[in-house]
Amino acid sequence: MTEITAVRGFKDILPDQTQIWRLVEDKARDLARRFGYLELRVPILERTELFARGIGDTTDIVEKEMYTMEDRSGDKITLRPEATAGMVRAVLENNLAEGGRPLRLFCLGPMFRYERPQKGRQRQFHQLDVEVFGDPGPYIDAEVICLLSSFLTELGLTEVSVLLNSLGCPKCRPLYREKLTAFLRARQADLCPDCLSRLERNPLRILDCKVESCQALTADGPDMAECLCPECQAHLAGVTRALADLGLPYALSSRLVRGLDYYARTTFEIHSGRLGAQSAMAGGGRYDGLCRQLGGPDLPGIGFAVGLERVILALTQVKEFAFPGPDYYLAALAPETLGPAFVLAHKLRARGLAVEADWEAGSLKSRLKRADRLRAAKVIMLGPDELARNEVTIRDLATKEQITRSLSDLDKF
RNA sequence: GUGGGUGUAGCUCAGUUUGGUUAGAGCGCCAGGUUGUGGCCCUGGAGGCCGUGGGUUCAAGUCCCAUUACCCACCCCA
Repeated sequence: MTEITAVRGFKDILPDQTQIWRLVEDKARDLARRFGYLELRVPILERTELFARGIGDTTDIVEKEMYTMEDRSGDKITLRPEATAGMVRAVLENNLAEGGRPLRLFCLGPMFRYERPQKGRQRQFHQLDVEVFGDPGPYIDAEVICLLSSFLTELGLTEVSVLLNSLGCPKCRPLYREKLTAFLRARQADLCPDCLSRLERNPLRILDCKVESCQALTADGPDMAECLCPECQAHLAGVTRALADLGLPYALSSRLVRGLDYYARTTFEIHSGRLGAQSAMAGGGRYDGLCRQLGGPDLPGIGFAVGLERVILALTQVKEFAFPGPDYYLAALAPETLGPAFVLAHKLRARGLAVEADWEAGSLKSRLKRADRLRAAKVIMLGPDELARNEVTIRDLATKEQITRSLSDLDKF
Protein backbone atom coordinates (compact mmCIF):
# COMPACT_ATOMS: atom_id res chain seq x y z
CA MET A 1 0.00 0.00 0.00
CA THR A 2 1.40 3.33 -1.00
CA GLU A 3 0.66 6.44 0.96
CA ILE A 4 -0.74 8.22 -2.04
CA THR A 5 -4.22 6.90 -2.62
CA ALA A 6 -6.85 7.67 -5.21
CA VAL A 7 -9.09 10.66 -4.57
CA ARG A 8 -12.27 9.81 -2.67
CA GLY A 9 -14.99 8.68 -5.02
CA PHE A 10 -12.57 8.21 -7.91
CA LYS A 11 -12.02 4.56 -8.69
CA ASP A 12 -9.58 2.61 -10.77
CA ILE A 13 -11.22 0.35 -13.30
CA LEU A 14 -8.99 -2.69 -13.00
CA PRO A 15 -7.92 -4.99 -15.84
CA ASP A 16 -10.41 -7.69 -14.89
CA GLN A 17 -13.17 -5.10 -15.25
CA THR A 18 -12.08 -3.27 -18.39
CA GLN A 19 -13.16 -6.14 -20.62
CA ILE A 20 -16.72 -5.78 -19.38
CA TRP A 21 -16.45 -2.04 -19.89
CA ARG A 22 -15.37 -2.54 -23.49
CA LEU A 23 -18.27 -4.91 -24.04
CA VAL A 24 -20.71 -2.26 -22.79
CA GLU A 25 -19.08 0.55 -24.75
CA ASP A 26 -19.00 -1.54 -27.91
CA LYS A 27 -22.71 -2.25 -27.51
CA ALA A 28 -23.39 1.46 -27.15
CA ARG A 29 -21.49 2.26 -30.34
CA ASP A 30 -23.12 -0.62 -32.19
CA LEU A 31 -26.62 0.58 -31.31
CA ALA A 32 -25.71 4.16 -32.18
CA ARG A 33 -24.62 2.96 -35.60
CA ARG A 34 -27.81 0.96 -36.17
CA PHE A 35 -30.05 3.83 -35.07
CA GLY A 36 -28.06 6.46 -36.95
CA TYR A 37 -26.59 8.41 -34.03
CA LEU A 38 -23.23 10.14 -34.48
CA GLU A 39 -20.63 10.56 -31.78
CA LEU A 40 -20.04 14.06 -30.47
CA ARG A 41 -17.20 14.29 -27.96
CA VAL A 42 -17.66 17.36 -25.81
CA PRO A 43 -15.06 18.66 -23.35
CA ILE A 44 -14.95 17.49 -19.76
CA LEU A 45 -14.43 21.07 -18.62
CA GLU A 46 -16.96 23.82 -19.39
CA ARG A 47 -17.70 27.31 -18.17
CA THR A 48 -19.54 27.14 -14.86
CA GLU A 49 -22.23 29.39 -16.24
CA LEU A 50 -23.28 26.75 -18.77
CA PHE A 51 -24.38 24.36 -16.05
CA ALA A 52 -25.83 27.04 -13.80
CA ARG A 53 -28.10 28.22 -16.61
CA GLY A 54 -28.72 24.84 -18.21
CA ILE A 55 -29.37 22.54 -15.26
CA GLY A 56 -30.99 25.14 -13.01
CA ASP A 57 -29.24 27.04 -10.27
CA THR A 58 -31.47 25.80 -7.47
CA THR A 59 -30.79 22.13 -8.16
CA ASP A 60 -28.56 20.21 -5.76
CA ILE A 61 -26.17 19.47 -8.58
CA VAL A 62 -25.43 23.12 -9.19
CA GLU A 63 -25.74 24.24 -5.59
CA LYS A 64 -23.44 21.78 -3.90
CA GLU A 65 -22.22 18.95 -6.13
CA MET A 66 -20.11 20.57 -8.85
CA TYR A 67 -16.33 20.51 -9.08
CA THR A 68 -15.91 24.21 -9.74
CA MET A 69 -12.63 26.11 -9.78
CA GLU A 70 -10.90 29.12 -11.25
CA ASP A 71 -8.29 28.63 -13.91
CA ARG A 72 -5.13 30.72 -13.97
CA SER A 73 -6.84 33.56 -15.78
CA GLY A 74 -9.61 33.72 -13.20
CA ASP A 75 -12.36 32.15 -15.35
CA LYS A 76 -14.80 29.95 -13.47
CA ILE A 77 -14.81 26.46 -14.89
CA THR A 78 -16.54 23.22 -13.89
CA LEU A 79 -16.01 19.52 -14.48
CA ARG A 80 -19.15 18.41 -16.30
CA PRO A 81 -21.72 16.90 -13.92
CA GLU A 82 -23.83 15.71 -16.87
CA ALA A 83 -23.51 15.78 -20.64
CA THR A 84 -26.66 17.42 -21.98
CA ALA A 85 -25.70 21.02 -21.34
CA GLY A 86 -22.36 20.59 -23.07
CA MET A 87 -23.99 18.79 -26.00
CA VAL A 88 -26.45 21.66 -26.47
CA ARG A 89 -23.64 24.18 -26.25
CA ALA A 90 -21.61 22.31 -28.87
CA VAL A 91 -24.59 21.99 -31.22
CA LEU A 92 -25.33 25.72 -31.01
CA GLU A 93 -21.72 26.84 -31.18
CA ASN A 94 -20.94 24.73 -34.26
CA ASN A 95 -24.29 25.30 -35.99
CA LEU A 96 -24.86 21.58 -36.19
CA ALA A 97 -28.63 21.95 -36.23
CA GLU A 98 -28.67 24.18 -39.30
CA GLY A 99 -29.15 21.25 -41.67
CA GLY A 100 -32.87 21.34 -41.16
CA ARG A 101 -33.26 17.72 -40.19
CA PRO A 102 -33.18 16.02 -36.81
CA LEU A 103 -29.70 15.73 -35.37
CA ARG A 104 -29.02 12.43 -33.61
CA LEU A 105 -25.99 12.40 -31.31
CA PHE A 106 -24.38 10.41 -28.54
CA CYS A 107 -21.51 10.88 -26.12
CA LEU A 108 -19.65 8.44 -23.92
CA GLY A 109 -17.50 9.47 -21.00
CA PRO A 110 -16.91 10.48 -17.40
CA MET A 111 -19.02 12.89 -15.34
CA PHE A 112 -18.18 14.41 -11.97
CA ARG A 113 -20.35 15.16 -8.96
CA TYR A 114 -19.18 15.84 -5.43
CA GLU A 115 -21.49 13.44 -3.59
CA ARG A 116 -20.98 11.02 -0.73
CA PRO A 117 -19.93 7.72 -2.36
CA GLN A 118 -22.08 4.64 -1.89
CA LYS A 119 -23.15 1.59 -3.85
CA GLY A 120 -23.61 2.62 -7.48
CA ARG A 121 -22.52 6.17 -6.79
CA GLN A 122 -19.06 7.61 -7.27
CA ARG A 123 -17.72 11.10 -7.76
CA GLN A 124 -16.36 10.22 -11.14
CA PHE A 125 -18.84 8.07 -13.00
CA HIS A 126 -19.52 7.28 -16.63
CA GLN A 127 -22.54 7.81 -18.79
CA LEU A 128 -23.78 6.98 -22.22
CA ASP A 129 -25.58 10.13 -23.26
CA VAL A 130 -27.96 10.22 -26.22
CA GLU A 131 -29.55 13.41 -27.58
CA VAL A 132 -31.78 14.33 -30.52
CA PHE A 133 -32.29 17.92 -31.64
CA GLY A 134 -34.92 19.36 -33.94
CA ASP A 135 -37.74 16.84 -33.79
CA PRO A 136 -40.78 17.81 -31.68
CA GLY A 137 -42.89 14.73 -32.41
CA PRO A 138 -43.72 11.71 -30.25
CA TYR A 139 -42.08 9.12 -32.51
CA ILE A 140 -38.60 10.39 -31.76
CA ASP A 141 -39.37 10.06 -28.04
CA ALA A 142 -40.31 6.45 -28.61
CA GLU A 143 -37.23 5.87 -30.78
CA VAL A 144 -34.94 7.14 -28.06
CA ILE A 145 -36.67 5.00 -25.44
CA CYS A 146 -36.41 2.01 -27.75
CA LEU A 147 -32.69 2.63 -28.22
CA LEU A 148 -32.20 2.74 -24.48
CA SER A 149 -34.25 -0.37 -23.89
CA SER A 150 -32.41 -2.24 -26.65
CA PHE A 151 -29.06 -1.25 -25.15
CA LEU A 152 -29.97 -2.83 -21.83
CA THR A 153 -31.78 -5.92 -23.08
CA GLU A 154 -29.17 -6.77 -25.71
CA LEU A 155 -26.52 -6.63 -23.01
CA GLY A 156 -28.53 -9.23 -21.12
CA LEU A 157 -30.48 -7.15 -18.64
CA THR A 158 -33.88 -8.73 -19.10
CA GLU A 159 -35.90 -7.34 -16.26
CA VAL A 160 -35.93 -3.76 -17.53
CA SER A 161 -39.17 -1.87 -17.83
CA VAL A 162 -39.69 1.74 -18.63
CA LEU A 163 -41.32 4.20 -16.27
CA LEU A 164 -42.97 6.94 -18.27
CA ASN A 165 -44.57 10.27 -17.46
CA SER A 166 -45.27 13.68 -18.88
CA LEU A 167 -44.29 16.75 -16.92
CA GLY A 168 -46.37 19.04 -19.09
CA CYS A 169 -45.19 22.13 -20.89
CA PRO A 170 -44.75 25.79 -19.89
CA LYS A 171 -48.47 26.19 -20.53
CA CYS A 172 -49.83 23.50 -18.22
CA ARG A 173 -47.09 22.69 -15.74
CA PRO A 174 -47.31 25.95 -13.74
CA LEU A 175 -51.02 25.33 -13.22
CA TYR A 176 -50.40 21.86 -11.89
CA ARG A 177 -47.55 23.08 -9.78
CA GLU A 178 -49.83 25.66 -8.17
CA LYS A 179 -52.56 23.12 -7.54
CA LEU A 180 -50.12 20.73 -5.92
CA THR A 181 -48.48 23.43 -3.82
CA ALA A 182 -51.83 24.65 -2.56
CA PHE A 183 -52.89 21.12 -1.73
CA LEU A 184 -49.70 20.37 0.17
CA ARG A 185 -49.51 23.70 1.92
CA ALA A 186 -52.85 22.95 3.54
CA ARG A 187 -51.37 19.72 4.87
CA GLN A 188 -47.75 20.69 5.50
CA ALA A 189 -47.91 19.63 9.12
CA ASP A 190 -47.89 16.02 7.93
CA LEU A 191 -44.90 16.36 5.60
CA CYS A 192 -41.46 15.01 6.48
CA PRO A 193 -38.77 17.66 7.14
CA ASP A 194 -37.17 17.09 3.74
CA CYS A 195 -40.45 17.59 1.94
CA LEU A 196 -41.13 20.75 3.91
CA SER A 197 -38.09 22.35 2.30
CA ARG A 198 -39.00 20.84 -1.06
CA LEU A 199 -42.36 22.59 -0.82
CA GLU A 200 -40.68 25.94 -1.46
CA ARG A 201 -37.89 24.90 -3.77
CA ASN A 202 -39.25 22.10 -5.92
CA PRO A 203 -42.69 20.86 -4.85
CA LEU A 204 -42.90 18.27 -7.64
CA ARG A 205 -40.15 16.30 -5.96
CA ILE A 206 -42.44 15.58 -3.03
CA LEU A 207 -44.20 13.16 -5.36
CA ASP A 208 -41.27 10.77 -5.31
CA CYS A 209 -40.40 11.09 -1.62
CA LYS A 210 -39.65 7.69 -0.10
CA VAL A 211 -41.32 8.40 3.23
CA GLU A 212 -44.56 6.46 3.44
CA SER A 213 -46.60 9.18 5.05
CA CYS A 214 -45.68 11.57 2.27
CA GLN A 215 -46.60 8.96 -0.33
CA ALA A 216 -49.98 8.49 1.29
CA LEU A 217 -50.52 12.21 1.43
CA THR A 218 -49.78 12.87 -2.22
CA ALA A 219 -51.84 9.87 -3.32
CA ASP A 220 -54.97 11.90 -2.62
CA GLY A 221 -53.59 15.05 -4.20
CA PRO A 222 -54.01 16.38 -7.72
CA ASP A 223 -52.78 14.04 -10.47
CA MET A 224 -50.47 15.42 -13.10
CA ALA A 225 -51.94 13.26 -15.84
CA GLU A 226 -55.31 14.96 -15.41
CA CYS A 227 -53.84 18.43 -15.56
CA LEU A 228 -52.01 18.16 -18.87
CA CYS A 229 -53.12 20.48 -21.66
CA PRO A 230 -54.62 18.85 -24.79
CA GLU A 231 -51.35 19.17 -26.72
CA CYS A 232 -49.32 17.48 -23.99
CA GLN A 233 -51.95 14.76 -23.65
CA ALA A 234 -51.83 14.08 -27.38
CA HIS A 235 -48.03 13.96 -27.32
CA LEU A 236 -47.99 11.47 -24.47
CA ALA A 237 -50.64 9.34 -26.22
CA GLY A 238 -48.47 9.35 -29.33
CA VAL A 239 -45.46 8.09 -27.37
CA THR A 240 -47.37 5.31 -25.62
CA ARG A 241 -48.96 4.18 -28.87
CA ALA A 242 -45.60 3.98 -30.60
CA LEU A 243 -44.14 1.98 -27.69
CA ALA A 244 -47.14 -0.33 -27.68
CA ASP A 245 -46.72 -0.91 -31.43
CA LEU A 246 -43.17 -2.12 -30.72
CA GLY A 247 -44.40 -4.33 -27.91
CA LEU A 248 -42.06 -2.47 -25.60
CA PRO A 249 -43.35 -2.68 -22.02
CA TYR A 250 -43.75 0.53 -20.04
CA ALA A 251 -45.56 1.74 -16.96
CA LEU A 252 -47.11 5.17 -16.66
CA SER A 253 -46.24 6.82 -13.38
CA SER A 254 -47.46 10.30 -12.58
CA ARG A 255 -45.01 10.33 -9.66
CA LEU A 256 -41.99 10.17 -11.92
CA VAL A 257 -40.30 13.55 -11.59
CA ARG A 258 -36.88 14.52 -12.82
CA GLY A 259 -34.33 16.43 -10.82
CA LEU A 260 -33.07 18.72 -13.52
CA ASP A 261 -35.00 21.85 -14.37
CA TYR A 262 -34.82 21.61 -18.13
CA TYR A 263 -37.18 18.68 -18.63
CA ALA A 264 -40.63 19.15 -20.18
CA ARG A 265 -43.28 16.76 -21.42
CA THR A 266 -41.94 13.20 -21.84
CA THR A 267 -39.77 11.89 -19.03
CA PHE A 268 -38.69 8.32 -18.38
CA GLU A 269 -36.51 6.22 -16.14
CA ILE A 270 -35.32 2.65 -15.97
CA HIS A 271 -34.64 1.06 -12.62
CA SER A 272 -33.09 -2.22 -11.61
CA GLY A 273 -33.93 -4.28 -8.57
CA ARG A 274 -30.31 -5.40 -8.27
CA LEU A 275 -28.60 -2.14 -7.49
CA GLY A 276 -29.41 -1.29 -3.88
CA ALA A 277 -30.63 2.18 -3.06
CA GLN A 278 -29.24 3.84 -6.19
CA SER A 279 -31.56 1.86 -8.41
CA ALA A 280 -31.98 4.31 -11.30
CA MET A 281 -29.97 2.91 -14.17
CA ALA A 282 -31.04 5.43 -16.78
CA GLY A 283 -33.19 8.51 -17.05
CA GLY A 284 -34.08 11.14 -19.54
CA GLY A 285 -36.74 13.19 -21.19
CA ARG A 286 -37.66 16.07 -23.43
CA TYR A 287 -36.11 19.52 -22.98
CA ASP A 288 -37.76 21.74 -25.54
CA GLY A 289 -36.85 24.98 -23.75
CA LEU A 290 -33.20 24.31 -23.05
CA CYS A 291 -31.65 25.55 -26.31
CA ARG A 292 -33.43 28.89 -26.01
CA GLN A 293 -32.45 29.15 -22.38
CA LEU A 294 -28.82 28.80 -23.41
CA GLY A 295 -29.15 31.59 -25.91
CA GLY A 296 -29.93 29.55 -29.02
CA PRO A 297 -32.94 29.13 -31.27
CA ASP A 298 -36.15 27.44 -30.16
CA LEU A 299 -34.88 23.96 -30.89
CA PRO A 300 -36.71 20.97 -29.40
CA GLY A 301 -34.62 18.23 -27.85
CA ILE A 302 -34.89 14.87 -26.15
CA GLY A 303 -32.30 12.60 -24.64
CA PHE A 304 -31.24 10.30 -21.87
CA ALA A 305 -28.23 9.26 -19.83
CA VAL A 306 -27.36 5.74 -18.69
CA GLY A 307 -25.08 5.22 -15.71
CA LEU A 308 -22.52 2.72 -16.95
CA GLU A 309 -21.26 1.73 -13.49
CA ARG A 310 -24.81 0.83 -12.55
CA VAL A 311 -25.38 -1.09 -15.78
CA ILE A 312 -22.22 -3.08 -15.17
CA LEU A 313 -23.16 -3.65 -11.54
CA ALA A 314 -26.50 -5.10 -12.59
CA LEU A 315 -24.92 -7.03 -15.43
CA THR A 316 -22.34 -8.80 -13.29
CA GLN A 317 -25.10 -9.99 -11.00
CA VAL A 318 -27.07 -11.53 -13.84
CA LYS A 319 -24.24 -12.97 -15.90
CA GLU A 320 -20.89 -14.65 -15.47
CA PHE A 321 -18.27 -13.17 -17.73
CA ALA A 322 -15.47 -15.34 -19.05
CA PHE A 323 -13.23 -13.70 -21.57
CA PRO A 324 -10.95 -15.79 -23.76
CA GLY A 325 -7.27 -15.86 -22.97
CA PRO A 326 -4.39 -15.60 -25.46
CA ASP A 327 -4.03 -17.96 -28.42
CA TYR A 328 -0.70 -19.18 -27.10
CA TYR A 329 1.35 -19.25 -23.96
CA LEU A 330 5.01 -19.58 -24.80
CA ALA A 331 6.90 -21.58 -22.17
CA ALA A 332 10.68 -21.41 -22.17
CA LEU A 333 11.82 -24.40 -20.11
CA ALA A 334 15.51 -23.55 -19.79
CA PRO A 335 17.55 -20.32 -19.81
CA GLU A 336 19.13 -21.06 -23.18
CA THR A 337 15.70 -21.29 -24.82
CA LEU A 338 14.67 -17.78 -23.73
CA GLY A 339 16.29 -16.10 -26.72
CA PRO A 340 14.67 -18.25 -29.41
CA ALA A 341 11.35 -18.07 -27.54
CA PHE A 342 11.57 -14.29 -27.50
CA VAL A 343 12.06 -14.14 -31.25
CA LEU A 344 9.31 -16.69 -31.90
CA ALA A 345 6.82 -14.70 -29.80
CA HIS A 346 7.51 -11.61 -31.84
CA LYS A 347 7.03 -13.44 -35.14
CA LEU A 348 3.72 -14.93 -34.05
CA ARG A 349 2.49 -11.57 -32.74
CA ALA A 350 3.44 -9.94 -36.03
CA ARG A 351 1.12 -12.46 -37.68
CA GLY A 352 -1.75 -11.24 -35.49
CA LEU A 353 -1.76 -13.99 -32.87
CA ALA A 354 -2.10 -13.26 -29.18
CA VAL A 355 0.97 -14.69 -27.49
CA GLU A 356 1.80 -14.38 -23.81
CA ALA A 357 5.02 -15.42 -22.18
CA ASP A 358 7.12 -14.82 -19.09
CA TRP A 359 10.73 -14.01 -19.79
CA GLU A 360 12.15 -16.36 -17.24
CA ALA A 361 12.64 -20.06 -17.60
CA GLY A 362 10.56 -22.25 -15.31
CA SER A 363 9.66 -25.85 -14.65
CA LEU A 364 7.21 -27.49 -16.99
CA LYS A 365 4.75 -27.82 -14.15
CA SER A 366 4.86 -24.16 -13.23
CA ARG A 367 4.65 -23.05 -16.89
CA LEU A 368 1.63 -25.23 -17.58
CA LYS A 369 -0.06 -23.99 -14.46
CA ARG A 370 0.57 -20.42 -15.49
CA ALA A 371 -0.80 -21.05 -18.99
CA ASP A 372 -3.88 -22.51 -17.38
CA ARG A 373 -4.44 -19.44 -15.22
CA LEU A 374 -4.04 -17.18 -18.22
CA ARG A 375 -6.74 -19.24 -19.97
CA ALA A 376 -4.44 -19.72 -22.93
CA ALA A 377 -5.76 -22.00 -25.67
CA LYS A 378 -2.42 -23.67 -26.41
CA VAL A 379 1.06 -23.83 -24.95
CA ILE A 380 4.19 -23.70 -27.02
CA MET A 381 6.88 -25.56 -25.12
CA LEU A 382 10.51 -24.91 -25.87
CA GLY A 383 13.02 -27.00 -23.89
CA PRO A 384 16.69 -27.88 -24.49
CA ASP A 385 15.79 -31.05 -26.43
CA GLU A 386 13.42 -29.20 -28.74
CA LEU A 387 15.97 -26.46 -29.22
CA ALA A 388 18.59 -28.98 -30.30
CA ARG A 389 16.19 -30.29 -32.96
CA ASN A 390 15.05 -26.78 -33.90
CA GLU A 391 11.50 -27.71 -32.93
CA VAL A 392 8.77 -26.77 -30.49
CA THR A 393 6.01 -28.85 -28.90
CA ILE A 394 2.54 -27.38 -29.09
CA ARG A 395 0.00 -28.63 -26.57
CA ASP A 396 -3.72 -27.97 -26.71
CA LEU A 397 -4.80 -27.31 -23.15
CA ALA A 398 -8.36 -28.48 -23.64
CA THR A 399 -7.71 -31.74 -25.48
CA LYS A 400 -4.16 -32.40 -24.18
CA GLU A 401 -3.14 -33.20 -27.75
CA GLN A 402 0.45 -32.48 -28.65
CA ILE A 403 2.22 -31.92 -31.93
CA THR A 404 5.74 -30.92 -32.86
CA ARG A 405 6.54 -28.16 -35.31
CA SER A 406 9.71 -26.83 -36.80
CA LEU A 407 10.74 -23.53 -35.20
CA SER A 408 10.77 -21.80 -38.56
CA ASP A 409 7.49 -23.29 -39.72
CA LEU A 410 5.28 -20.41 -38.56
CA ASP A 411 2.37 -21.01 -40.95
CA LYS A 412 1.55 -24.28 -39.24
CA PHE A 413 1.09 -22.73 -35.81
C1' G B 1 -24.02 17.60 5.33
C1' U B 2 -26.39 13.30 8.80
C1' G B 3 -26.50 8.15 10.59
C1' G B 4 -24.68 2.92 10.92
C1' G B 5 -20.80 -0.76 9.79
C1' U B 6 -15.77 -2.31 8.77
C1' G B 7 -10.03 -1.72 8.64
C1' U B 8 -5.70 -8.48 10.70
C1' A B 9 -1.01 -12.13 4.86
C1' G B 10 -1.17 -10.39 -2.37
C1' C B 11 -6.97 -11.60 -2.13
C1' U B 12 -11.48 -13.27 0.97
C1' C B 13 -11.96 -13.43 5.99
C1' A B 14 -11.71 -15.99 11.41
C1' G B 15 -9.77 -14.34 16.13
C1' U B 16 -12.18 -8.79 19.58
C1' U B 17 -17.93 -10.77 23.40
C1' U B 18 -14.73 -12.99 28.47
C1' G B 19 -7.12 -8.98 27.52
C1' G B 20 -2.53 -13.88 28.72
C1' U B 21 3.27 -17.72 25.39
C1' U B 22 5.93 -17.87 18.86
C1' A B 23 -1.55 -14.15 15.41
C1' G B 24 -4.76 -18.33 12.14
C1' A B 25 -7.66 -20.51 7.77
C1' G B 26 -8.99 -20.76 2.57
C1' C B 27 -7.37 -19.01 -2.16
C1' G B 28 -2.93 -17.30 -4.64
C1' C B 29 2.69 -17.66 -4.80
C1' C B 30 7.47 -20.88 -4.33
C1' A B 31 9.66 -25.97 -3.76
C1' G B 32 8.67 -31.16 -3.71
C1' G B 33 5.46 -35.75 -4.09
C1' U B 34 1.39 -38.12 -6.83
C1' U B 35 -1.06 -38.09 -11.60
C1' G B 36 0.38 -40.03 -18.63
C1' U B 37 3.37 -33.39 -18.41
C1' G B 38 -0.69 -28.66 -15.78
C1' G B 39 -6.13 -28.53 -13.49
C1' C B 40 -7.77 -32.84 -8.38
C1' C B 41 -5.02 -34.62 -4.08
C1' C B 42 -0.70 -34.74 -0.37
C1' U B 43 3.89 -32.51 2.15
C1' G B 44 6.89 -28.36 3.13
C1' G B 45 8.06 -22.98 2.57
C1' A B 46 7.95 -17.66 1.95
C1' G B 47 4.70 -13.75 3.22
C1' G B 48 1.62 -9.59 8.94
C1' C B 49 4.32 -2.42 12.92
C1' C B 50 -3.47 -6.61 13.52
C1' G B 51 -5.37 1.37 9.49
C1' U B 52 -2.76 5.52 12.44
C1' G B 53 -1.88 8.21 17.19
C1' G B 54 -2.63 8.40 22.31
C1' G B 55 -4.46 6.12 26.94
C1' U B 56 -5.70 1.99 30.72
C1' U B 57 -2.93 -2.50 32.40
C1' C B 58 2.20 -6.60 34.93
C1' A B 59 0.32 -7.66 29.87
C1' A B 60 -3.60 -4.91 24.20
C1' G B 61 -5.20 -7.59 17.56
C1' U B 62 -8.67 -7.82 21.90
C1' C B 63 -10.69 -2.48 26.58
C1' C B 64 -11.20 3.36 26.30
C1' C B 65 -10.48 8.11 23.47
C1' A B 66 -9.14 10.51 19.06
C1' U B 67 -8.08 10.32 13.94
C1' U B 68 -8.17 8.45 9.00
C1' A B 69 -9.78 5.37 4.93
C1' C B 70 -13.35 2.32 2.81
C1' C B 71 -18.47 0.31 2.71
C1' C B 72 -23.82 0.86 3.33
C1' A B 73 -28.02 4.06 4.08
C1' C B 74 -30.36 9.18 4.24
C1' C B 75 -30.16 13.24 0.85
C1' C B 76 -29.48 13.73 -4.43
C1' C B 77 -29.13 11.45 -9.01
C1' A B 78 -27.48 7.94 -13.94
